[in-house]
Amino acid sequence: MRTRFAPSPTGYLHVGGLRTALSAYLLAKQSKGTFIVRIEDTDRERSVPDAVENMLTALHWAGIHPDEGVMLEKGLITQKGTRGPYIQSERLALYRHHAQELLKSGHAYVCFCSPKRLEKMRTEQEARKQAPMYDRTCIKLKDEEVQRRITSGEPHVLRLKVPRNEIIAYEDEIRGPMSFQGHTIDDQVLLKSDGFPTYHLAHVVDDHFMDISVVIRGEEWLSSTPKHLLLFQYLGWKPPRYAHVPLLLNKDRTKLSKRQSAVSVEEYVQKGYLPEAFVNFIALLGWNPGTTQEIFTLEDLIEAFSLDRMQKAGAIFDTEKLDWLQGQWIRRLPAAEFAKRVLPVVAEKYPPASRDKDFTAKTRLIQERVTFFSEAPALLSFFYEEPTPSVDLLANAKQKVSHEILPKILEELSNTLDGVLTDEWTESVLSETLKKLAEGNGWKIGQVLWPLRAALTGLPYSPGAYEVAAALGKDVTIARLEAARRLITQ
RNA sequence: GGCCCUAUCGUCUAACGGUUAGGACAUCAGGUUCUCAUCCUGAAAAUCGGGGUUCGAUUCCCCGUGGGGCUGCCA
Repeated sequence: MRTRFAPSPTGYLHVGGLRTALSAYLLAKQSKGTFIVRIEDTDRERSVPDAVENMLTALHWAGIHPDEGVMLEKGLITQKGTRGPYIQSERLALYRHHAQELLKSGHAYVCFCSPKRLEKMRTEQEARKQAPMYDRTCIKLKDEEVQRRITSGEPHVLRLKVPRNEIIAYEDEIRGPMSFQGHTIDDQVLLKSDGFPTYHLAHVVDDHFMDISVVIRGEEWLSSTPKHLLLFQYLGWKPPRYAHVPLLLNKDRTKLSKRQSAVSVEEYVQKGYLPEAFVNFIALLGWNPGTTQEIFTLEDLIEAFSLDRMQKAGAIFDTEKLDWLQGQWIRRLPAAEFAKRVLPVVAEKYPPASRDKDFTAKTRLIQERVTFFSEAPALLSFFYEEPTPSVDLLANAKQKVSHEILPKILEELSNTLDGVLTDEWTESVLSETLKKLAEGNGWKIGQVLWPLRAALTGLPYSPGAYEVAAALGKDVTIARLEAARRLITQ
């Protein structure tokens, strides 16, 4: 199977775009087929520099790698494959050739109507409560007149001649049987006066020559599909299958917009979402496996995805579940991988972290306490700078550590831990030792552990006391306990 | 206005004629834990309305209603 993602380079990769790209990618991979990226830059005014690179970068981040077409190689935009070029502005001659064919076969006609006249026509039609449609003024023009006006340089377009009495029907891969009446379909412009094709002509030509098996695109294309089917028919080509995926919506159920939500994939990259979590989330929007599985790797998705389990109605892009997924994915990362990915973030605040041989042992302690890497530096602060606990932190009413017994607890803590051999300074030994200490003095374990943890971290919450003490080592632990004792006697 | 699509908890969704309408997120209430998280248990929460068809409709059909898309020499 050959599928494609064909964005217009008008900005950044939209989350909805990622969703259709993902569907196309999954389908291709599932069938051991080919996933193609094509750039549809037929609107010169809307094209934005860097857009192609940005989109490819975002796609790459998500783990969606094209097999053919436009892709990034060593950071450079390149094209690969035998059916190129894969950028529409480089295929103009091809579109013009087939436009001519359509003209010759009588399925298209030249139109000289100016934008101004068309605008006036539409206004009048609307005033009469009619559907705005081209009135076919130019369809009556004689060949000689058409030729004369073209040679004299008069601006013109090419329009599709839609049969008024036909019903155009097809079977959508997601929506099932679909049908449209010819007389409700406008005579679409195929070739603009600047010689560029419109989307309608260009994608039909490209999907044919690139041998695309299923076109997966947003629901906004549903009502122009009959025009595309007509084009395939008139050009004598077999049309691909079409699958129109439902749109993503704002909270108020309007079409997902920049005003109301973050819509570019880049924004989610910047917010620190894991590509695994984001792809997982996007995949579950409008699709479900039919089981209770919620966590999916890209591999899982390739295995499980199918168009017939796609939803027909639009889905609100509500990122609440994304945050949960993010937490799930953070916790699922192997400890070494987690350490590798947080390191840059932590090193930015604490440069020594990058030379820390025990970095993984430390990040292991915070892995299930963070949702975003950006939270890591604060949670690891006590490893890279002296903590500054206050008396009010060390004593804690809820833990039954009063200001009165605090000195005694700290003293016992210090003496007892000093007696633990450096060789035996492990979590389990510490746990055993401290339990004994608590029992011996008739204290609850929390009465011992709270002040210890507070003295070591200076934080109201952090990883557990045993773990922190073990990670910090004996000398630092004793030193910090002593510092705490000095603090409360001041 | 016309054409087309669509409709289950707040959200994402399951149930493809027969279920106490299921799961997940979020919410709330408990529990585990030295704190915070994690984790565990539980609760509350939905078939848009009206007609049909059928022994029986969330499910099929029709009509409304709501929402969405298209209606550009944009894609």
